Amino acid sequence: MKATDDVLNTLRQRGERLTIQRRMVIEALGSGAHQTIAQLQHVIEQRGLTLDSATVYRILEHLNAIGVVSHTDMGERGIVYELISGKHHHHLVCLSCGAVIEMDDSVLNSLRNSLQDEYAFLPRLDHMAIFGYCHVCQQKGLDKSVLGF
Amino acid sequence: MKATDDVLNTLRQRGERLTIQRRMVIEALGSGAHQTIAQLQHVIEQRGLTLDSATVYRILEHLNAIGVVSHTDMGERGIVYELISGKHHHHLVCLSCGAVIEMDDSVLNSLRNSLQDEYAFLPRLDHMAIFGYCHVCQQKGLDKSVLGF
DNA sequence: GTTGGTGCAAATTTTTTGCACTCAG
DNA sequence: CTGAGTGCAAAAAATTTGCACCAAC
Repeated sequence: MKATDDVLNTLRQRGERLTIQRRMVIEALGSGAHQTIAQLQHVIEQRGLTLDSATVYRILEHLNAIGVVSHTDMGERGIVYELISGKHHHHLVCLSCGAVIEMDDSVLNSLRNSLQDEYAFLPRLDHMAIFGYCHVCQQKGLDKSVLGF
Repeated sequence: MKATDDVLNTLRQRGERLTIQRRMVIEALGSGAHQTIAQLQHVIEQRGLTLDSATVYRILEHLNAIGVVSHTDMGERGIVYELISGKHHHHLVCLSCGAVIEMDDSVLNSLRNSLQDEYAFLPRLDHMAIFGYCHVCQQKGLDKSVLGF
């Protein structure tokens, strides 16, 4: 089942209304990875509909609150939203060149375990943006003082 | 050596000017952990000085860019700034009750290694806020659909 | 029908920018 | 001195809110 259908079902289960606006936001979210609010609005306009900003904010806040959408601060790129599907993936953001590298969820398993064991904390790690320096920029050795070389 | 002195030295090494404004922002940062811009301005006013918002933004952006201050989105609490000292510590933020739990840096060591080995990525993990559910809220079992119980 | 959700318009908050001026080095 | 850095004022951007109205169930 597609991630967008998952979300629609979740809303149905919760007895919430499936308005055109919500459907469009969810479809827009499904059309790409980690998009900003502006990008989502753009996608929606291309579909021939225009939603008020307030509506988009309200819908995204709500979807985030019920746990079906992640909300991640990607630094330069701003805050991005993404459907939480079965397969989580995360983002490595290069502070030097801005590159965004996809990271597999499995990398976080040991972190999950540590947090459970040591802090009794249940993380929601659908949410991650990790900042640092990509391979290329490390080699360039740019800004050595920052890199700590 | 104190973290604030570290920062001042870094600026000196870089040949930058130690203005009263920069000194005050750095001192304010040193006066507490993870503070918002508004909180920093408040601290500075209590010290008898008033800085223009634009100045505070510029200083914090600059300190972050050169890697001596971290910039973390703590969700409800907004964006917080903190001096990067020798001992990093991180934040577990409860999505249900808003509690902020300090997390030791050592928990992230295996993550650091994985990112290096698998992605050749050098993370700057002075930056972390991990969202999830604290011990208490897990027990309350609030919002089971979100927790996935 | 009812009421949850939306549009609109306005307010608020947050952040950025241009430019003249000042003060740290 | 001289230019990096600041204050000011204004603009731009981002986000929130109240309320009348509409349409999903």
